[in-house]
Amino acid sequence: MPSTYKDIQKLTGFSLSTISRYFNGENVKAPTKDAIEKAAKQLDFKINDFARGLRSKKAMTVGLLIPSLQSMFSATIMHQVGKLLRQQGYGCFVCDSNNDLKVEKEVIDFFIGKSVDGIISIPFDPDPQNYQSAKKRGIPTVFINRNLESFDADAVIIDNYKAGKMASEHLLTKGHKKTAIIASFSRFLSLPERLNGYLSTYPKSGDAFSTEIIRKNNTIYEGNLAIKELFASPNDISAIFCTNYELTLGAFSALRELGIKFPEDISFIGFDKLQMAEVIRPALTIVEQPMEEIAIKAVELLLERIKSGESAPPRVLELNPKLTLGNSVADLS
Amino acid sequence: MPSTYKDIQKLTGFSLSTISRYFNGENVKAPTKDAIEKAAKQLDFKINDFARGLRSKKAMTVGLLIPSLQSMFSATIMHQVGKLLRQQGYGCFVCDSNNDLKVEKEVIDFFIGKSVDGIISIPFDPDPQNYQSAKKRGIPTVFINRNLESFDADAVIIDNYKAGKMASEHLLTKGHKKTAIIASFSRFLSLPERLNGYLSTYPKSGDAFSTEIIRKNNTIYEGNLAIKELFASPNDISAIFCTNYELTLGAFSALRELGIKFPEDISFIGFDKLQMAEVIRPALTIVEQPMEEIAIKAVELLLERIKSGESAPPRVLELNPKLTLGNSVADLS
DNA sequence: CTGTTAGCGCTTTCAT
DNA sequence: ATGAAAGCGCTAACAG
Repeated sequence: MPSTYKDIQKLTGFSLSTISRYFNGENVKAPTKDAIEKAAKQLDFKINDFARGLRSKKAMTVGLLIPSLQSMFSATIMHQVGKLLRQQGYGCFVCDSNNDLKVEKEVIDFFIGKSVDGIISIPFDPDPQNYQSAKKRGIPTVFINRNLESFDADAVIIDNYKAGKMASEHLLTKGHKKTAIIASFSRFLSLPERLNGYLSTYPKSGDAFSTEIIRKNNTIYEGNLAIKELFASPNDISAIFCTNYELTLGAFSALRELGIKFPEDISFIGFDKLQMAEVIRPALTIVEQPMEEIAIKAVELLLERIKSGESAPPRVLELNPKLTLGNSVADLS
Repeated sequence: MPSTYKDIQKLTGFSLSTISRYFNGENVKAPTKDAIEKAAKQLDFKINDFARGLRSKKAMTVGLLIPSLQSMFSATIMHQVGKLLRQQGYGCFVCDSNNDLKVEKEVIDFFIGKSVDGIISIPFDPDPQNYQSAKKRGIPTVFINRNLESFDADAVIIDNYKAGKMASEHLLTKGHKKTAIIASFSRFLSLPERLNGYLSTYPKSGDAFSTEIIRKNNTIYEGNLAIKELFASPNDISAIFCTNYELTLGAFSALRELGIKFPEDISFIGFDKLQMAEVIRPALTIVEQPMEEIAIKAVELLLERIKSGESAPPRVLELNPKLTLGNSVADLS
């Protein structure tokens, strides 16, 4: 039988409202505070979120929507976000849309039905429509990796142009002239932006140039095929850059299967850290997203928004990717 | 402003208790039912889980604890469990312990604090202690992949002995005599059981035998090292079996790195489907756990337990692994 | 099968 | 800075 304010009242003599105030961080005299704290500890008191939610509409719960649980990026974000929220006393409903527009909408409605205090979403759907109904009910959303236009909301994104440029500048420094970039059409802007960043160093023609290999989807399968097609006929490319995790994994796997060695046969820059990164020899040079920081900022933005209400204008935080050096790029300079 | 029973009452004239009964699946006359349904639809009524939870102690929320978000197994279980619970109106708090005993305890306490109706856990800690306090408060737990001894709780496990035996019998059928098995010490019984199942076909010595490669941990790193050490000196082994996902991934990666081809140079049976399975050529032969079924059964057991109370004796469901044929095993027969 | 009534544990005016 | 009292929306006796 869990203890309640009444039990604390019996032990301390203070009224329910004073006790309530203490637990809501309002001003209470020092001795009062000490007495309540002592009683709470003694009783192993844990506030009843249902009663609190019923009265104050604060659920102490957040919904996290991710497109797929298979991706490293999502997994890392989920781990961090869940941990940070838990430390602040917030429960975290996690749902994945499985890259399905309809499910994404269902999940958002589900979160609304569960009266979450806020939503963190790595959206799959470029249409902010689904989030409109959350907004109407005063439930704030923070987007990760996507700044939905025409929808005022907080967001944490990375500078994808810079991510592409980092890879290309590194390759140029190492003396590579003829390179290839593997990207894909994408419902998201991030991949085209990475492509553009890369092309700013390696235009399609000229002294130092790149071959664009644009696939239909950003999947392991397409990354794999890209390499196989590239090496089906002779080429004089000295380096390859992949623009996301799945393409990197697929491409890497194809290189291994074909027995193409890096950096001897080809130089290679991947995107994000593969799960098996620690055992890959030589280590891959990669462009990495600061996943932990993304998660931290997203949680910060959301909790501030929850506490402050809808007032402040939306904030879009753009974080920097970083280049992690391995030994998969040959020095031709 | 969300609607309440009172609004439905105004539209239908029925009492709050009748309306409550309808929403709790109790018997109500057909016309009553229709009237309430119509009013509910019209009002876009959504039951208030806080009020319900406050009165009835039903939170419509379940806690899912997994050891790590990096594992495919956990990811698949999470996806399925989350989906099934959502379809039944249950929210699902997901937390990972990051393979840390202390965090596992924290998470369980957190779930208890959040008054979840039940817990599904892929436990890391072999000590059921942490779950005792949940039990005391009437919160049932369903374990996945582990039947904690001396702790009465429902569980869904697979027949790990059979999993090992499947691999070995397949290899024997294909004419393999000298094989190796990569396993690890483990806080869980599952890996030793897989080992024993395998050894029932290939004892340590005799006409058909196996070399045991027992690593300290069941990690990608150790799987990788196992292969590298095995091939550091000449051997006459014709087939290798790995006993879990991480060991398989590490071993596979090492084979690729060393340029050892299957099934020509060595035959290989993995455990569970790798994320990049679709692009691996030739396809790997693997022993697979029926992840979807495990998730379905776990949710079934938990919801039944939640609805029926603590009464019934615990049920342990043992599911069968299956052998998925690829082309990574040579036919020597 | 349906209605009446009394709270669940907390927050929130309104006082003091 | 603290107290008294009302009530959030629902469920669970109890009564009929």
